[in-house]
Amino acid sequence: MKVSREQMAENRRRILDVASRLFRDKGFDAVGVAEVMKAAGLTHGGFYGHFSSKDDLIAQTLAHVLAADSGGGGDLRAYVHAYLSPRHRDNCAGGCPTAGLAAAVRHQTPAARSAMTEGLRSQIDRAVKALPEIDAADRRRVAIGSFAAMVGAVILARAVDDPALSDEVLAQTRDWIDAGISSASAS
Amino acid sequence: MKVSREQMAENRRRILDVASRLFRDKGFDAVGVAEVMKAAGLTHGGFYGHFSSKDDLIAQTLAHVLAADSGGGGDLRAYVHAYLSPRHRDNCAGGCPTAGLAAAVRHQTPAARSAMTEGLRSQIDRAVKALPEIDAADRRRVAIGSFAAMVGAVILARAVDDPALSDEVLAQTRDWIDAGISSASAS
DNA sequence: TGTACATCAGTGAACGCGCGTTCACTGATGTAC
DNA sequence: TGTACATCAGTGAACGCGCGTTCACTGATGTAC
Repeated sequence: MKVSREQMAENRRRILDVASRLFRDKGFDAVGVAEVMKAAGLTHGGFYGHFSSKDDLIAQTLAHVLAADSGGGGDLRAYVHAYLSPRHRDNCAGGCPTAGLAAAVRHQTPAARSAMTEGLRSQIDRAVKALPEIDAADRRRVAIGSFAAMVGAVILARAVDDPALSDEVLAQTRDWIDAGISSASAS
Repeated sequence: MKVSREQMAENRRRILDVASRLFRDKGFDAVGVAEVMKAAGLTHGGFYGHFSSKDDLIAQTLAHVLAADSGGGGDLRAYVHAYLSPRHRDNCAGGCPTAGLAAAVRHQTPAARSAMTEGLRSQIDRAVKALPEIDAADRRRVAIGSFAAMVGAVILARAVDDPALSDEVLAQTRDWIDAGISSASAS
C-alpha cells in the first residue's frame, strides 16, 4: 500500500543505512537485494521504486555513507589510534567504509567509483586540515601516507586469521604513523 | 580422454596460474569455474578432478600465488618504488596478490584465510631481512608500517577514477615511506 | 618387446539453486470538487 | 470541512539467467602377462 512522502523518504534512508552496514560487513556480492529490503523492514518488490538496479543501490550507498563519514575533525593522533584499534578492526559493519569497501569498488560501476573518489578526496582534505602544526608543503604527504597505512593495516588485520599477527599489524602500523607524524612536526 | 601424469600435473599448475591472474584481475566472485578452465585450455567438467569445490580452488590458488610471490629480496627502497608505480597499479592480474586479494579474503573460507596469513607472515619476514641497516628493535615496525602503506595506497589508487588523484596517492605514499625509512635508519 | 585390458583425466550435457528483475494487484495517500 | 477518486508505494508470486556441481561417456595411459 501507498505510504506518505515522508514515510517513503525515511524508508529510502533506512534502505541506504542498512545496505551500507550489510555491504561493509559481507561485501557487495554476498548481500542480495531481498536481504537489504528485509533488513529495512520491507519486501523486495518495492526495491525498484527507490533504485533502478542493484548497481544503482551500490553507488548511492557509497555516496550516502562516504558523505556521512565524519572522520573525526579533532585530534589526528587520537583518530589514528581509534582507527587502528582491535575494536575498529572487529567492527566492519559500523567501521570506515573506505577500509571495508575500497578494494571492492574497483569492480563496480563508474558511478560507484566516482562516489569513492569524492569520499577519498574529502577524507584527505579533512586529514590535511587536522595537521596545522606541520609545514603546508608536507601536509598532503603526511595525510595521504598515514591514511594509506591505516586502510592497508585494517585490511590486512581483517584478512589474517592469527589474532596475534593481526594485533601486531595494527600496533606496529600505529607506531609507524606516530613516528612519521612526529618527525614531520619536528622538521 | 586420459592424459599422462605429468600432463595432469602441468594442467593443474596451469589452472592455478590462470586462476590467480583472473582472481587478481576480476575478483573471486566475478570469475567462474568454467572461465578458469577455459582459460587453462580445458572444459569445466574436469574441474572436480583437480579440486573439490570453487572454494578449494580459491584456497589453493592463494597458497600457490603467495608462495611464488618473490617480493624482491634486494633493495627495499627500489621494491617500494616499483610497488607504488602506476605500472603496478595498472597491472592487477600480474601484480601483488596481497594488494589484489587481501580485502576479499575476509569473506572466504578458513583455508583461504590461513593461506593469506602465511603469505603475509613471509612477506613481513622478507621485508625485515631487507632492512639490515635499521636497529633490530625497529625492523618489524618499519616492515609492517611500510607494507601496510603500500597495500593501502595501491588499493586506494585502484579504487579511484581520477588519474591525478590516483597518481598522487602513489607518489605521496612513496615519499612518506622513504621518509619513514630514512628517519628509522638515522636513529 | 608386444598385446590385452583396467584405469581414469577430460568431455559436454544436464540439473538445481539463488538472485536480480518484472508485474498484476492492493490499499493508503492526497488532491479536486 | 467533507467526499469521490486518481495516484502510486509497497506486496509477493513468478521469470529467467548464470553458475556451481554432477554424471554417463570417451579414449589415451600405463600395467600385467
